[in-house]
Amino acid sequence: MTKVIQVKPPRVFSDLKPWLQNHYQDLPKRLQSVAVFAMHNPDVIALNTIASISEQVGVTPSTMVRFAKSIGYLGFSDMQMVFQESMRHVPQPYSERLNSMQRSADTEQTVLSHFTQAASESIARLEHNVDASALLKASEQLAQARVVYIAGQGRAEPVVAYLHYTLVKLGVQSVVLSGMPHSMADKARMLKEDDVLLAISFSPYTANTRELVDICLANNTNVVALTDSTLSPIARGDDFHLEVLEEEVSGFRGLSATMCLALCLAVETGRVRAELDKAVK
Amino acid sequence: MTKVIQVKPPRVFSDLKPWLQNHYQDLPKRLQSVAVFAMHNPDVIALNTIASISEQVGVTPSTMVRFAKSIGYLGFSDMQMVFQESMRHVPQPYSERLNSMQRSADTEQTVLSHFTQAASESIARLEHNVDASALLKASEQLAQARVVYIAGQGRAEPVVAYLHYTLVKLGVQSVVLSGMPHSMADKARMLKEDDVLLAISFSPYTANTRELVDICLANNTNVVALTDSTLSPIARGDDFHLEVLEEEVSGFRGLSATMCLALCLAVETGRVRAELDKAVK
DNA sequence: TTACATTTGGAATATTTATTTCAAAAATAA
DNA sequence: TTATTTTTGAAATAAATATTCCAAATGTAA
Repeated sequence: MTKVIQVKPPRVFSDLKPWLQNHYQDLPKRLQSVAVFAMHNPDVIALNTIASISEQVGVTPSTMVRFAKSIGYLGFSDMQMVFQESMRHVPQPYSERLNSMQRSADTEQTVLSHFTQAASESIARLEHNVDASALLKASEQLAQARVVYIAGQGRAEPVVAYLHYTLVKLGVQSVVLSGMPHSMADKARMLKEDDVLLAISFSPYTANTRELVDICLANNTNVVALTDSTLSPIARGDDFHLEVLEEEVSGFRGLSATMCLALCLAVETGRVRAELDKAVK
Repeated sequence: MTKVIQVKPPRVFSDLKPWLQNHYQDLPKRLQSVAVFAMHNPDVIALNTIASISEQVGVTPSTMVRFAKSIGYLGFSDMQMVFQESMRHVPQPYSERLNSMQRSADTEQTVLSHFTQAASESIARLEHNVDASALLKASEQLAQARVVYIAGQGRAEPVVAYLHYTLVKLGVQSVVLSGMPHSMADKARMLKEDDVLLAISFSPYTANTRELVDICLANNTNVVALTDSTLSPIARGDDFHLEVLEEEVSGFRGLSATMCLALCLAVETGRVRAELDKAVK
């Protein structure tokens, strides 16, 4: 029993965090699990019983007590107080979030808060504006595709990467077109009748993506577009397009709302695909 | 014993508040005291024991139990849960997550709203939790670098792409390491003394990125890490790391908050760089 | 006033919850 | 490999916490 004996355990949560960072590597496996869980879910530690927490972490109650003691606390209850204290006055009861948002508008803001606020607004607008049936139709198109080809450049590239990653994880075959060193015409030729082009493009619209969409539409290949404006050159009457507009902060546009929509689109596609598969059987 | 028997007590705090307003007049004197106290100090009700609370209110423990029962709860503990739920950062208790997801599966609008809500939560938490000085230090590191090398795989790849895109636009020379078909050791060799590695990694942490960080730290190359936990293997005492945690929706984690932080980091880097350039002149 | 109902506090009880103990398992060193 | 230390889980124990019960106090209607 050569425990990591700490004479003076961190009495406030903000001190506990760095303490765990420094000692994490030296902790036994189970104690590491607890540490990770505690840092990710401080509210659970604060509000639940040792039995309920240990079950969520996947360890025994004894381990929870050991964890607390290894830091230097008298026991689990002693440590729990620190977690409870950390959430005493901090949390805004959900309804008051908006108020605090507006209140903070006049006071001086950090750079980060500018961006978080812009992101929140963009997401709120996305939720409000998005056409549910358009989302469903787009998902259906993608779900029916043999292969989904994804294209997008510049600021859209992270979105392409994310959609590719998520779709593949969901078992939807997809290929990133942007990275390939072919001409647009060559790329378009890769798309067969039952494939779908998923094009992402934001202002200023790159000619490449636009060209690709044009060729595909001319070939009667289905196109699903994700863009920042229905007036965008890649959004047309005869395709399926989704719109998301990011709030601008001193010339910079984020991708928070866009990523949210992208995830939603991918998950919906996965769900529709799963339904189709079931129907076939 | 003609108690105010309520068959269906308010299950959420926001419903309890108006309930008490309506029934306040009909309550006995002591129960009124409890009601006033509870509305003014919900956090105390949520976090303390019945003995401690009743002492603060100036009543006996029995009165607390009676109060809870008069509203319709099974007992004090039952009522306490409602108060606890109101101060959780994560809105739903684990067990109810699946239900809510299945419920939402019928209408498309709510699928999106689940994701937007998760995104908003994540961004709110980011704003609240991020260490401003850590952000500044990380930006300074990146600003001083001759070249910023960016690494990250899987879910981190979109973040890599976005940081690369934004940094380049801001005039900060940066190179994406992930795409290169070199060994980690070879990649690490590319980094000179005055370069910085910007590593992005989320659970489950890929061995590659971790290895790269290890080599760089061994070579005394500065590392700035962006991760979902300060306990992640790529976060260490001797580097500069930023933390962002995305809320999960039925197994899917978005990137909304992460993208927000990435943009913020890039912009800050650009700003610091501009200041440095000015100082040189 | 008396008779009755309601409210309240205090103590006994039941229940829940944390802690300790100890033996088995796993890891480490020789 | 074996010996030794460390880590872990399960059960027993201790502590705490909530709840119930009952008698006293307070209020109310005749």
